[in-house]
Amino acid sequence: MKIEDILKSTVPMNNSKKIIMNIMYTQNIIAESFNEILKPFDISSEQFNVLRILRGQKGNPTNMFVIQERMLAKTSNTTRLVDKLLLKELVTREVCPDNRRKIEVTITEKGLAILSELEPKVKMHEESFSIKLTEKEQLQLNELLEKFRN
Amino acid sequence: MKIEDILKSTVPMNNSKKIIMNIMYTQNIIAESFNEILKPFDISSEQFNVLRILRGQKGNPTNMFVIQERMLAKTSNTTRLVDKLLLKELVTREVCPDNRRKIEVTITEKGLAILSELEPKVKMHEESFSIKLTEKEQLQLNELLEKFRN
DNA sequence: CTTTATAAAATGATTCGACAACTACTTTCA
DNA sequence: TGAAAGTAGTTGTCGAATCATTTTATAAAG
Repeated sequence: MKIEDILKSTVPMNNSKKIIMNIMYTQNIIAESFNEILKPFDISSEQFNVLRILRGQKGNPTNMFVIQERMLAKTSNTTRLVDKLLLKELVTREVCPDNRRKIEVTITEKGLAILSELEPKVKMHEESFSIKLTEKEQLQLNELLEKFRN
Repeated sequence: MKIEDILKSTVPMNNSKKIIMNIMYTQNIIAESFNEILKPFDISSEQFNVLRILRGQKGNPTNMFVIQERMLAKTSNTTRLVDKLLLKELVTREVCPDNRRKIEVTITEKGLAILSELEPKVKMHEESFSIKLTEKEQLQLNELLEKFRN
């Protein structure tokens, strides 16, 4: 369905606006279906994102700043996301002995287990979209988005 | 900058994940810069969206359901957005005489004035992104996004 | 008619994003 | 060595999204 029909726009949109709307709307669709996957696991997509980052650190404790800079939403509130994960025992939090301003966050076994269980579902989710494009189109879309943004 | 570098990913991403991340991140960039434009006008992008929809109705009163179905985020809470706009006197709200369950929302002169003032800025914002693409690439990007989504 | 079902919108609770103000700790360097 | 500047993280406030529940109004059924 075309973006103009989805938004039932009463006036025609030019390409510039159409692209913006298409990106905003598509992001919404992706996020919504991803949340459906996460719902049974009782974590939000942002919490999932933090867990994913922690696992990427290969078990090394990770401080808040590093988590922050790897997140999609650069201004999201890492402290409170980690709070939530702590309550669910998916991460641990300790003051860094070398620099007491820093906080070391580590993913727990329980956290890793959730990620493992989610992994195939996440993969399927990602591929359920990209399967509609050929390999070439996938590359093209990535390139166009990067060019558009920069 | 490539999405993998932005997220400082420790593991290489496949195309499927890259597209998802690219869309999520690009949406974020667009939204952030758009908020900068709106900030001096003291309205949020969602409130702006509601005003834009109301103007599209050519001054006809519009009920909540119609606003809802034209919004990007289909599950956003229209009641409370309209509340905020009411406080700023950018819209009026009245019970529909034909069906008292329905609420008729209309944009005010003040609301229209804000939209007029914003219009050129919004246009510039939209074009500041799309200018990086050729006409052909713009069409392509829209097509790929629609194909990806559907 | 009165009960029941459905529809439209409002409300409450929780989570997150954005942003500013604040606290605690470390570094610098006079 | 000790005050100033800088760094890491926390907390408070507000707007919005999400979801469930509730309220009010209309329509349908018996």
